[in-house]
Amino acid sequence: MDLLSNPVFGGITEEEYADMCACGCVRTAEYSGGSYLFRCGDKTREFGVLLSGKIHIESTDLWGNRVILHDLSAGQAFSETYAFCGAPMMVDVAAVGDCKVLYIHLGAMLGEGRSRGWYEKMLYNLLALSSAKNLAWSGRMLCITAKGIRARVMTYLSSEAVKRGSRSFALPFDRQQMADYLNVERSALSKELGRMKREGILDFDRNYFRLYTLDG
Amino acid sequence: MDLLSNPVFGGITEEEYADMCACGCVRTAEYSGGSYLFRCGDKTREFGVLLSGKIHIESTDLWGNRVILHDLSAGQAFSETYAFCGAPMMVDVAAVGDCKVLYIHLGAMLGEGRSRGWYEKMLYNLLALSSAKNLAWSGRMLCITAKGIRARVMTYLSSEAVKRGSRSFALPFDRQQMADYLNVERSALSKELGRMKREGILDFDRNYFRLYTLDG
DNA sequence: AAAAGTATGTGGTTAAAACCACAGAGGCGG
DNA sequence: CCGCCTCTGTGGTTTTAACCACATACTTTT
Repeated sequence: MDLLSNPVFGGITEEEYADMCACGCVRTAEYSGGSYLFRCGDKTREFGVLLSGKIHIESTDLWGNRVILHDLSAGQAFSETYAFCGAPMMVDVAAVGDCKVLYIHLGAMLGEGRSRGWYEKMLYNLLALSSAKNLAWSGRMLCITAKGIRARVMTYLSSEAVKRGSRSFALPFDRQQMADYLNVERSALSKELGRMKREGILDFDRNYFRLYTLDG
Repeated sequence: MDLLSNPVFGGITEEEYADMCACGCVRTAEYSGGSYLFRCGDKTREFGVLLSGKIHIESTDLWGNRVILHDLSAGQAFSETYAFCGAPMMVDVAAVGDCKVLYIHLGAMLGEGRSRGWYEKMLYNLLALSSAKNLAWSGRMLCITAKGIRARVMTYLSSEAVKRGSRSFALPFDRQQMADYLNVERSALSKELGRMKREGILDFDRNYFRLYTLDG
């Protein structure tokens, strides 16, 4: 079982791993090339460890622009941040070729309701903190790495739409804050938003936005 | 003790907190305005919770350009990522006014050497994973949010210099990768590096760099 | 309701970076 | 050693976004 040499299982013995399996938090799954392990908007309490094959973490915004964010190979973990934060995924996870995955269910693993010592709770809390930060950063990174103001705006608004499950919503930012978040200049952002409104891509009034996508 | 209402201590009882203190992992410290809690390059195993006052997380590159990254007020935690990763800090932590801080030592808290169940280890490992990712992202974010190619290069090279404790080093990237990391175009990066070399700010050959700073 | 202050949109100008094309340097295999 | 290929630097052009200035709309105060 060389799984235990994976960093995710560092320090865990075979007996412990058996205990772990016994508590029902582990399962495996197989996918064929081209299928999706997770889709943008999905929620999950499981994180995965890729046993074989290759997967892509990709972002496809509402207008269909796709970006490959990560290229994972056997042994690598994914979706742990989402599993921990319980937030809807901002990315797609796609099987590039056939692949096999080990899933670990956080709820079952952590034994929700089991009595715990303070140090465990601390670990849990720190992990929650760290994951939340991670999530926030990865979201912003996604926006900022897009090139061009329009692409950044689209990325940002798409992710907001996913988060809220709606294509119309109020942003928590005024223009200046939004510009800062996207790392662009305020007036340039206003201009681009104006252009996009004229082109019928979206509509807005102050910080209230409505997105018009391909399918309406 | 309203400290226990802080997310960091979520779910922890007063008895447990007392246990925690008893194991010697908790201390408090006070700072006067203008002093530094941590300096860039420091390593620590403690993370802090700000009890009162205000602190800034700031980045000052080797050429003296300072950016305020975060403005923290009472109740907020800081340096937990560095404490967990054991990596040298990429930022300065400065007391804006007088402030009081609670420090928690990770090594003592996690009771290094104490026997643990597998779920704890898993938590630990996940936290390590998450923290490492966090660290990597925050470093890249730091570079990318700098405006202008030169500022990004300086930020990046400064952080590498800190990581390695030297002003000359080989980068793990070729030009294209470096450009991708900094989110700029390759040839534009080459041009800027050329200019910086001509100005005597740095020298390089391929991926080997040497930084010339104010003090030599 | 008038006034002052702040936020937002817009036009024009300037600076910067992306883009394109290519030349030289370095590495590798035949 | 030669040819092939990749990586790197550089010049020139085009596109883009920052920057500046200001008009308008909305908010809040008095």
